[in-house]
Amino acid sequence: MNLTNYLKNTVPFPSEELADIISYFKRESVQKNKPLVREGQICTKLYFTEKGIGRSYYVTEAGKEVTQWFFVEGQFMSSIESFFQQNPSLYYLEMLEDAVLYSITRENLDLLFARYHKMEKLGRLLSTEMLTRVVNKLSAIQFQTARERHDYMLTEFPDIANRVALGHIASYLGMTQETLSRIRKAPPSKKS
Amino acid sequence: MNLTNYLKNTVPFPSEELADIISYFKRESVQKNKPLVREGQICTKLYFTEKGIGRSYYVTEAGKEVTQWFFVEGQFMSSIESFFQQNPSLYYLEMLEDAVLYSITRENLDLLFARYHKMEKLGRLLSTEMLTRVVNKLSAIQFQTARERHDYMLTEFPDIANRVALGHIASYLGMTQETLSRIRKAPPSKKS
DNA sequence: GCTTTCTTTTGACCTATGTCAAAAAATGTG
DNA sequence: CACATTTTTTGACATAGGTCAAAAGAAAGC
Repeated sequence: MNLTNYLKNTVPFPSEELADIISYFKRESVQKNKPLVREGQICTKLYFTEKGIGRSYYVTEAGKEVTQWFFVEGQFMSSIESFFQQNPSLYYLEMLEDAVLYSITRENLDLLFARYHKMEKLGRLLSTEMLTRVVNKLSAIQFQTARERHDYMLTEFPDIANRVALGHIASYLGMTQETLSRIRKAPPSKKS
Repeated sequence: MNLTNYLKNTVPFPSEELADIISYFKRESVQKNKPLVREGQICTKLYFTEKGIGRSYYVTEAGKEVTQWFFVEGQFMSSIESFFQQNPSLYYLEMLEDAVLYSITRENLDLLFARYHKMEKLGRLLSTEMLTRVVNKLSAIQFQTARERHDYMLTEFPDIANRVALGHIASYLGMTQETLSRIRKAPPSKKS
């Protein structure tokens, strides 16, 4: 999924608007495991993932990494709270594979929001979409067993299981890596 | 906090726009514990809470209620995913106290989004604000102990502890009511 | 193709929190 | 105010999933 098509499919921009908007994005090739944002920094950019898988994560006092979210191709990615509220980020942001991203700064994005009503709409649609995703994950985490959360993840991120280290997925699901390993091993459910 | 002030403080609407926008909202007095939305229904309205506390919750297969979110005075309230995606709601929505709400339908809201660029902006700001709230809760739930989650809640909803039944809060925090009761009882933390 | 490093699996044991049941306290109501 | 209903607390016990340690397997570097 490339950026132009993604934008077009989400909101029907006139082609001059679209061209102007795209011109504010910068293509970036980034290497895997190089942090795009570190904890404590203010996240200044919003990224669109053309190729690669990203994740946001934080590090506990005990020094363990906890994956907060995965971002796959065709999705916008950022340290959300930091980018929108301009607070120091609680999270690191990194790509887990060598990747191609398109980035835009907060200033330029605000400029586009002010310039085009349709851009503002795009922003609204993206936030509500992300919001419903996060709400779904919250439901899964809040009251389901480890096995159910694992099954939930297969629906939200079907192909991620093979592309990402088990430990990253486990912490994303709020369990230890040992537990996830055991779940994968065990019979898929009640059925013998 | 009333609706007019809330809107004004969030986005600087010209006064004619503001008047027009407000005219699409309908004041509703609602009794406590009467569902505004039931599971399976499509949620057609967005509510602004002028007075009262609301919650969204779902019912598990075992018949237990799990509180998803609380909505306090000065906040917009809805079965978010249902309202925005027009899917059948997974949640019930109800007020826990007799309440005064202002409601707007999805159609009228869309009309206002299309009519006023600033309204679209309001929508975007509200979603991102809600998004950061949900992300924060998710972090709290995902990897913290029952006691830490309880402490987190005191910051997000400081006064709710006294206004809402313990069982509702416990399920909101992803624990049983017995556990929450014990936490409240026990010494507040490591300090003797 | 061997060595080093990183990731996943396995095993033994432990603990925070859940479950179930019943008592106590609070709240509502004619 | 007495009775009914709902909410909160307490106790005894069970268990899902955590912790720690080590072995096995994969991947990366030379």
